[in-house]
Amino acid sequence: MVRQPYLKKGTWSRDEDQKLIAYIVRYGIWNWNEMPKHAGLQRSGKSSRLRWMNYLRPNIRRGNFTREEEETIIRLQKILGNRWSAIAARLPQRTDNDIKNYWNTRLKKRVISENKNSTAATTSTTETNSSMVENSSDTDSSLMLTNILLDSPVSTIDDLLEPPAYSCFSPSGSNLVAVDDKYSMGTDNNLVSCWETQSYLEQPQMIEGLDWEAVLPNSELSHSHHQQNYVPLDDFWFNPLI
DNA sequence: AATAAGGCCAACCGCATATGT
DNA sequence: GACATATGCGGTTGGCCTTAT
Repeated sequence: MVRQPYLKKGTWSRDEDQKLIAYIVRYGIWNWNEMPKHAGLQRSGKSSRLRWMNYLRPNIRRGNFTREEEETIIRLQKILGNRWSAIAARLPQRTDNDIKNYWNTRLKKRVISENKNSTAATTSTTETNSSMVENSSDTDSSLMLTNILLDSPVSTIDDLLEPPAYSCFSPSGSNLVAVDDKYSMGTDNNLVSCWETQSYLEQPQMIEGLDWEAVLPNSELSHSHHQQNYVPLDDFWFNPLI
């Protein structure tokens, strides 16, 4: 019987983050199950992937959802339900986990209370709208509703699930690269796609001399609680020369 | 000052789906 | 087509922090 190597769980340390970033920057993403071993991590591929996707990958915005983002989440949740990845695809800098957490801890309560408050007041308006929807097929009506809510035409429900052309900044911070990727490709591939358009081999040098103390999420800077505006890697990805 | 309660969020778990053989 | 493996997704949990008492 093959003994499973010890796999660490729980919060990621700064050192682990550093190892994972350094490895991905150098070798890219190729196999989540194998990568952690080669990166010197005692973590499962699943845990590593999650850490990367939700926290370490470039171009992630954290905390402080704007009013517009809140409205978008509320609208899309109404239309799509708890399809967080589909919702996140419409908010490219947000992770599905972040959106899910934000919804569960704040927006859901707000929506429920607003619905309670507005139920009595909007009965007549709602009746008008619902009769409009009822007169068409289910698909048509939901699309109509979608168009109204999103202020942009959606011809099919697939259009809604299809994210806008994915765009990202190259690690060098010099070029904005638009990548027209299929949602099913996943963000892992998007990342590689973005980097491939750059001089990918330059990446290893880029991280040398990087001030990890300032960059990594577990640094003292980011540890001061509720420093939600601080985006751990933005400085690095957007302007590595800072 | 102590501690209980609640909020928040990172991370885990289990299941579904995609991909490779 | 069947099976194995990898990846993606959403629900849930555990622990830290803040606030109230």
